[in-house]
Amino acid sequence: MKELEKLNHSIIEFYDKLSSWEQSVVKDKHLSLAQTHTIEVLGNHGAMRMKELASRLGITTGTLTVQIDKLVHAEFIQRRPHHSDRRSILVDLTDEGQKLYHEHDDLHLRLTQDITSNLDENECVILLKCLSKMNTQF
Amino acid sequence: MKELEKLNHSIIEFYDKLSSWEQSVVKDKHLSLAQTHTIEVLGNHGAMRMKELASRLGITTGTLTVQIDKLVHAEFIQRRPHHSDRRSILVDLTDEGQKLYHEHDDLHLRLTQDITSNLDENECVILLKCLSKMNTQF
DNA sequence: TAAATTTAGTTTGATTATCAATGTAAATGG
DNA sequence: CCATTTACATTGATAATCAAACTAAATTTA
Repeated sequence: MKELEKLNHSIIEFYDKLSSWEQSVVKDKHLSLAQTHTIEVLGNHGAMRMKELASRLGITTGTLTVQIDKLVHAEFIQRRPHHSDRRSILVDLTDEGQKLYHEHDDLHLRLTQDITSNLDENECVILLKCLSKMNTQF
Repeated sequence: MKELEKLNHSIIEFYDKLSSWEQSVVKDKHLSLAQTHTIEVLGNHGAMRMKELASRLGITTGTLTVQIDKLVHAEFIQRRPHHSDRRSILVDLTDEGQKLYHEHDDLHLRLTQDITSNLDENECVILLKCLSKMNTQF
């Protein structure tokens, strides 16, 4: 098999396993996968407009509106006016939302620690470099 | 520890971008993301029982039954009896389903080619090794 | 500047996905 | 055998999602 194909299927397998992991982590929490993902994106990128958030999540703004309504009601998210565009709304994490984000991010960190435990120093460095390059190339 | 956090967030970013890519690829096709994923799993792992497939997809067998009904009707999937357990059903791709799988897999391959275009020979080798190790460690 | 157009977000109504619970048939284990 | 478990299907209810229509603000055009 060609090297590129191996790489391709390793990436797909990695993605699938990460996806399953995320699903199992979210289970037994009272938030859905979509809601967790919303909090994750806001935690990673900071406050953003509805339009951009919907685009990042791959859903319509209509769907996002009702989802944000629930997260606002649960006090994990707050709506703030946009500084220069009164049509826009900035969606941001509350302190409670930040806390939730960090809890979730810690789980991710622990997972990363686990799955990279068999990599040596050099491999870790190269892996990070590869991921960075790939992320910019997307 | 700082390095581990960078790695963690690169992985998360990579996952997110792959997720968005998959979503955009599926858009404009008449199959849903979930259906595409089902075909992807079957293409990668071959025929399997409903129970195992549902588990891999992270859904209940009830949900899977109706999804498979549609894919059978669309002639991408066929149900076959299990050789030794008459309660079980083997779900498998039809020739048409295989074709669809390969089309989708080609898109993945092209993406992999694109995002790894800035990696040198050595980085590719190490990356593959890292992914393999991480996949077994999951 | 005034009107027309575009843009951002919300609301609405309908569709689809999903689950938990139940049902059915086959396998397994006293 | 009979009871229990397992695999899948079915059902009824709930939640997620979308497209389309709507409101208000920004931008463009004439």
